[in-house]
Amino acid sequence: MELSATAYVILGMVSREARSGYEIKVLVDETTRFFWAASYGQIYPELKRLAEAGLIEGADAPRGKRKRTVYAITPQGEAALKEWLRQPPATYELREEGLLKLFFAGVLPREEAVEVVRSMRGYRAGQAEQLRALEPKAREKEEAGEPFPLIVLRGGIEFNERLVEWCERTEAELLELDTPEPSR
Amino acid sequence: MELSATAYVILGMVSREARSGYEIKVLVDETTRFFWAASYGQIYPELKRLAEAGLIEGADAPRGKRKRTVYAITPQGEAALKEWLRQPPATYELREEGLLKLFFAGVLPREEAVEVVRSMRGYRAGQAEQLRALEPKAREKEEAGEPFPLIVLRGGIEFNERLVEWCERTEAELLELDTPEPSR
DNA sequence: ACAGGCATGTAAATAGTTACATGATTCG
DNA sequence: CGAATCATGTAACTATTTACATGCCTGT
Repeated sequence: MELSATAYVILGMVSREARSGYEIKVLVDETTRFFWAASYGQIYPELKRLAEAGLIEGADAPRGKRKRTVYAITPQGEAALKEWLRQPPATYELREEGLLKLFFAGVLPREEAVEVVRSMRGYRAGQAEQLRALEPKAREKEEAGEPFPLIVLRGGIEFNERLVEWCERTEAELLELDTPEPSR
Repeated sequence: MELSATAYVILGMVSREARSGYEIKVLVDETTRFFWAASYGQIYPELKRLAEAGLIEGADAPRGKRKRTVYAITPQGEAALKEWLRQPPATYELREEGLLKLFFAGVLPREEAVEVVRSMRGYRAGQAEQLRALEPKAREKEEAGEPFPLIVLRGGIEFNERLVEWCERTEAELLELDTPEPSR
């Protein structure tokens, strides 16, 4: 049975403790989101499919009077997760509209091309900040014996910081294109 | 009229000279692919839509006896492209299965977690190499007065090289987790 | 003669987002 | 009381990939 990578996100998210669809969504937004997002429109139907396939198991777990279903991984689910983890990763996709605009920025006046890079820089700086705000939680997990979330998060922070740097250099480069060093 | 970012890829690709769908696909694969891909299934239908909307114009341009249609941008198309370029970029997506696997690698024995990072490193090293192979073409364009493709390409090379570095550091870090410095 | 590249296209499937609907509970 | 958060879900839409079909032309 073929599962999508998003199915494995869910499998991974319930592999340590049982969680509700809502909790999975919140967790995804706090952790994997910057390199693998998932929406309710994927999560809830996928939970049903995984339960039908016997890879997870739902159980009623109301909070007070509020209905709630949490899903736990089954032994088959854990086997499937591990098998997937052992396969070499296949998906590597980047969609960066800023780079796309920059690529075509030759049709714009120079000042507007610089503006594209500035937008990218602003976004990446904000992103780095948001990720840094998540560090304390990840550090707690690390102290509890789960080192990977923190490793990945730090990778994300670094990635964004490097991009900010690159944007700064590129901005400078673009400005120099207009006012070349006087060659004496 | 709302256009997808992929529509603008096409608009940009025909903005300097008239090109066929096939040529656009080849060009995309050689240039924007690493941050914005496009398949035939998108390109050909989109060419029709753009032509109907009057943003590009098709013309027969057979090569020998082989039929061929090239599309050129119209003034309205150029206006639409420029307007889009002036909007701040909105799409920033990364889907990296390797990071996803690493995030969940706590359920694997340590050696297999390292393997995930090694796969990522291998992929990124190969990617950097492929992009470096495209540099000569981009440099030609630069010499012809189009500096942006080279700027973007160099960004891509750098991005991949940094990731390779990060993978190396992370591999070392993971190995140390198992054999901690003897604290004396 | 055949392989490989040029060239155009479509159908089907999969993936993913967005927006909406519904209702309970908690906190200020 | 009202806002925010918890909680579950679906419908409609958009995007995108994959695989296939077709056929010409060029070089070996």
